[in-house]
This record gives sequence, C-alpha cells and structure tokens, in this order.
Amino acid sequence: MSSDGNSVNIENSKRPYHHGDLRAALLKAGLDLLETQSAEGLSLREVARQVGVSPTAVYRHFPNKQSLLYALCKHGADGLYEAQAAAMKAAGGGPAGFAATGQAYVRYALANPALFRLLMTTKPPAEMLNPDETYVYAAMDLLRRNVAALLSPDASPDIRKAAVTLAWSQVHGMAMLMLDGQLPADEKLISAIGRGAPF
Amino acid sequence: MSSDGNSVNIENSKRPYHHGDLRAALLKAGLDLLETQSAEGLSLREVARQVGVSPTAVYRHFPNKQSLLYALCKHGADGLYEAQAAAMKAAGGGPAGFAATGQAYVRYALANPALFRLLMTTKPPAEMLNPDETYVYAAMDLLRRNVAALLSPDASPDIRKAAVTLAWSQVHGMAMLMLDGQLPADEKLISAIGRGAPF
DNA sequence: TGTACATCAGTGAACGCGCGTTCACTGATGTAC
DNA sequence: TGTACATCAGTGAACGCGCGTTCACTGATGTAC
Repeated sequence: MSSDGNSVNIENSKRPYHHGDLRAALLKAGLDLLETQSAEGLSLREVARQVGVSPTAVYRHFPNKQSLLYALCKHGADGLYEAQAAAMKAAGGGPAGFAATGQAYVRYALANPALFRLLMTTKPPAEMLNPDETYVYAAMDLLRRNVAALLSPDASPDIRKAAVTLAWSQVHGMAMLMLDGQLPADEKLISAIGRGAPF
Repeated sequence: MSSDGNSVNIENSKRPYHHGDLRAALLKAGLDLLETQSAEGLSLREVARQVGVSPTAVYRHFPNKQSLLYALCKHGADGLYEAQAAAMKAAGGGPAGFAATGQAYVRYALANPALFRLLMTTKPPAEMLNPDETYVYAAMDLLRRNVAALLSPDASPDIRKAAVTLAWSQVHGMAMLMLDGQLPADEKLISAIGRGAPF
C-alpha cells in the first residue's frame, strides 16, 4: 500500500495535502469510485475513506454531498466534450467528422459508465450561469453544428431540429443500451453510426 | 382517509386481504410509488406502508426486496410489449406499423418513467427460463420483426442486425433523453420517429 | 354439526448497518509588528 | 529574527434517520374425523 519500504504505515501529519490538493484528491477519488460502482451507491464517506481523510474534511471543500456530485458532473461533461471535439478534429470535419463525434460519444459513455449516467441524469444547480443549460450543453451544441453542416442550406428549422434530435437520440440510445447490457458493446455496432444507415 | 364517516379509523381485522390479494396490492403500491419517485428511492418499507401493512408481511409474498423489484420489472415489460403490439395492430403493420411501435415505445417510457428505467437497468435473475433474455426481450423481438419486414429480402444478416440496432437505439435514446429532461417531451419529436428521417 | 388441530398470513420489536451532517476541538500555517 | 495571534484545514465523537431483514409470536382459516 504505502510506497516507503517495510510496509510501515505512513502516519499522516496533520496536513497531508498542500493547499487545494484535497479538493482535487476528492474529485479524483470520486471518479475512481465511479469506475466500479454506480453514482447512487457513491457515498461521501466512501470518497473520504478512499482519500484517507475523515468524512468531515470533505466539508472544507464542498458545502455538501450534492455539490461534490455537481463537480464530478462538470468534470465528466468537459471530458465528453473534449472527447468529441478531438474526434471531430482528427476526422477533419464534414460527414466523417459527424460520424466520428457520434462514435466518440458512445465510446466515452462506455469508458465512463457511471459518470456518464450521472451526467445525463443530474440537473445543474440554479446558481449556474445559464439556467437552462445542462451539463451536456457543450457536447450537444457540437453535435448540433455538425448536423447542421450536413443538411442542405435551405432546410427548415423544423427539419434541422428533427435531424439533431434523431441523431442525438440514436447515439445516446446506443450508449445507454450498451451500458445497460441490452446491446453488446460491440465496436462493429458503434462504427455503424453515421455511415448512412437505413434509418 | 377512511371511507366510513366520522373519520373513525377502520381497525384492520387481522386478515385484511383475501387470498393472494396482498401480493397484488403490494405490486400495485410499488407501481404507484414509481410514478412519483425513482426506483432507487423505492423501499420495501415504503411499499408496505402504502398498503397499510407491516414490513414483515411483505416477506410472506416475496423472499426479499429484489424479487419484488423483479416482479415490477416483469409487469413493466409486459406493459411495454402490449403497448407496442397494440400500436402495431392499430397501424396495420408495414412501415406505418414500424413507426407506430417505435412511437409507442417512447410514449410508454414517458408514461412510466421510473418503471421503464428499472426495467432497462435490471438483469433478470438466473432462475428465469431463458438466461440470456432480458425483460425487454419480447418488445425487442417485436421491433426486430418489424425492421426485418422493411428490409429488402436479400439484406445480409449484418445489415439486418445494424438496422435493428440503430432503430432501437434511436427510439430508446429519445425516450431516455426525454426522461432525463435533455429533450422536451414533445409530441412533434416523437412523431418524427420512423418517418424516413434524414438519418 | 362439532371439535381438534395444522397451516398460514399477519404482527411488533429488535438487529446491525451505513449514511449525511453537526459539533466542539486542535494544531499547523501564515502574517503583522 | 522573534513573538503574538488570527486563520484555516483537519480530527473524532455523536446525532438521527431509514433501511432490509430476522425473530418469536398470534390468531384466523381450512381440514379431517
């Protein structure tokens, strides 16, 4: 466990973390725990335990459990957006870029199951800047622009909206069905996204 | 609360339910509770409370909490299948029938949010007859047959599988996004399903 | 029709559990003079 | 450089809570004779 030899327990000094580090450590621990369990099963005490700190210490960095969860959502949303943006950039835009972002969406969900679920399920707190934006707003917006670029320039707003909705639905549905074990997490299925499928 | 006048509490006789009725009452209570709260928040004690019975009484009808949840899943799965089958029958098969089943899927999810989630998330117990079947198997199979009927007869198995997957994904994704508040539960969006959308 | 008895579906009390959160506290750190 | 002191990030004990489940029980129901 500890990295100094002889398996001696390092006795924590009273201040084991440098300024601001505990917050980051708590988030890291939360993310780690979400790799092996669902968000509902995640407890504040468990996160503290994982870091090796008393439950009370968490309250120095987050006013309550919920705000810790919010922070995890934020982190996850950023990750999702970055994964999609990177995929689009790598694919070079256009139809290929569109397909790539969709696939990145599914892959991100599969790589971060509990976090992805939490992210989608959680409504941001009212204090957030744009009250009607969700955590996935940035990722969604990227998708919207991609879809718009594929449509003929004179497509009506209704058509555009329907196209975005259906594209997002398809990608999201595949992600959820795979997470829930209803579909195999099969790379072949993922790569069918955006390839001019029959629907 | 009670239906005899003067707000006198009806003192339960020791056997308030006829043979087998308590089981049905518990299931009913579970379903009712799932209309206003998530499945994770549903407790065995709460179900018992709702029926007006001690928590212990539940154990006469279900070996444990999980099996009560299984029974709720079963009920929900049957409901989903029936909703889709009825929609297909009403639409008279063919492409219209396919669109109707997809739309029925989304509508069922919206009408039974917590139950639908539970249903999708829960793996049936090993004792069930076909171990690799999920609760949604029947509904899925109906979809599969519908999709198959739409494809040209010489479509390869891979094409068929991809078509089913994408169709299910689309419908499921829309349902989930609406349940999660990421998309408005808008009838216009729902009716876009299966209407030869751009994707 | 009456009686003895097994069965069965409930009861209430109790268990141990882990949770989120509050409290009064401690001791190290950083700062002003 | 030394000292006094405020700040701040931790601690451990405790709270009340609701949970799933077990236990010994009770009294009504159904059955055999």
